[in-house]
Amino acid sequence: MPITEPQPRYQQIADVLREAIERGDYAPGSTLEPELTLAERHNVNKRTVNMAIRLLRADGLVHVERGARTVVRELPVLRRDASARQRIREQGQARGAFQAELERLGIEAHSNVSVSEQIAPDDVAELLGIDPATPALARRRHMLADHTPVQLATSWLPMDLAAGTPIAEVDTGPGGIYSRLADLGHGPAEFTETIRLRLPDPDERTVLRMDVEQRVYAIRRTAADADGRIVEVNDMVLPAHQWELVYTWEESQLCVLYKPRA
Amino acid sequence: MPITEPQPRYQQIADVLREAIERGDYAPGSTLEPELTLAERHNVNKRTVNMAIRLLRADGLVHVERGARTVVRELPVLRRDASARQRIREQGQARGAFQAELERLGIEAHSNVSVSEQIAPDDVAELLGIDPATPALARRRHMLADHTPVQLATSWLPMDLAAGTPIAEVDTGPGGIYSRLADLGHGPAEFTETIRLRLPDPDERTVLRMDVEQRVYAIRRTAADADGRIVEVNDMVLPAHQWELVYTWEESQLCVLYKPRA
DNA sequence: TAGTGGTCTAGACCACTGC
DNA sequence: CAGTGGTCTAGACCACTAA
Repeated sequence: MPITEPQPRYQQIADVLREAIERGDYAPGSTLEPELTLAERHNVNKRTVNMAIRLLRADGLVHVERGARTVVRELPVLRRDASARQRIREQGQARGAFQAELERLGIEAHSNVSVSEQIAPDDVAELLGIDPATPALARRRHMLADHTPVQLATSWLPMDLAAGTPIAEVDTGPGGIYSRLADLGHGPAEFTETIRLRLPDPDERTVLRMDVEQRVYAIRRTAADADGRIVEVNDMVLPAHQWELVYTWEESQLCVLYKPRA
Repeated sequence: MPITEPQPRYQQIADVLREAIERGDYAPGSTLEPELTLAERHNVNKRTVNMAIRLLRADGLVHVERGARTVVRELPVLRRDASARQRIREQGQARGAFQAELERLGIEAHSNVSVSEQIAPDDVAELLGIDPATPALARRRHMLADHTPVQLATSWLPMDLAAGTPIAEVDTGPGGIYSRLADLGHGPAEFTETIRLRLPDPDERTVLRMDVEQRVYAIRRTAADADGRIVEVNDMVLPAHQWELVYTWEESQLCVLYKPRA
């Protein structure tokens, strides 16, 4: 009969620290004791404590700056609500969902946009139905919460739609690019988002200031117009430990299926 | 001017192994060389190789069985499509979305359901609007792909709806619990899913056979009827490295907002 | 029983921070 | 400059697998 084997020391120590942090024993923004101190307290080698803290870093619970101490996370977990309702509400107020979410938490939000014509990645070109060698419009956005970068997004649109319209400007006017696409008779009618968890690439890791153990949500949204043509591909990159994702939808279409049995 | 510093050895080795696996140099199901062999090849200590492989485990790229060798992942990444369209299609075929997805990949699917009356967690009781001390109906489901456990789900429903109906049986009849809720005049009209990434709890870690470094998607779905009453709370737990998540929705509601400017 | 991965130590050196 | 975390080695012992 297998007895429950004890966990390794470094996992036990990680659990102790995790609970202490979640209990509030370490205030957000404060530092842990030095690894050597923790090692003496638990009667283990410094290396073992280092392994424990490595687990906490994976969850974004702490953050280390080389040379300085290990700091307890300050930023709360952010919520991204992709639901139509949310977006209607926000657009009615002429501000982005991102701004609104951070206001809710009382955090300062910044974001900056840059627009350029670039060769799109092959898979994006294929989705947009354009020649892979022809430039497309790339709208890149960096989003900061309280001076911490928390999201990157690149929105790709075909030049034959975007050229000469406000879509190719930094300021797209009221309602954003979706309203401008509607102006052109290509208002989005269906969205699909695909979520994967992956390693950040080296650039992303630098910009988002992430650890080796941490992962990002790679969310790809495609927007199709009423004819089913994909008019936008938006690739978003979010540090996974910093976000929770929400989707809401109505199922009126299903009423026929859910009808009572005779 | 900061020069790009070289990565640590264990990260370099992890990258080499990751690329080799993704290139197919190691077939799915085959084993890596022993750590000691890899250590000699790269002129590092065995410990350093162990650190590298630890990074691969986090992504589910390899799997170790103590005493045996390190095995390359066999199971492909599974797709979970929560969209209405997907579910309509599947329900028309009287089989679950999970079965359909695995059929698509040519993998054998199993799942088993157990039904019981239990005290629900406080947050679930609150969502369902029931007394926290009163038992609710819990429908627990384990899903296996090719004998590997890949998902756990617990569906909570209030007893005043479920008692004495097929909802409280293992076999809920055609269309599943949503059709039975419709029979009762409480067909679901709106769904919300919230996705978080977290540590598996000890039970989940055992059942899902997960490593310390690995994380699960915790997806909570709430289903509300036409009156806005939440009639089901479904807590799903999926090893994050094993799944990609898809959401699709239509934006007909937004036409008014996207209308062309005069 | 031999091979393998998991964990741990003691000690070392580095790069970086902040005084 | 001292303090701190990051990495690495050499060596050890353990638990487990498979022959």
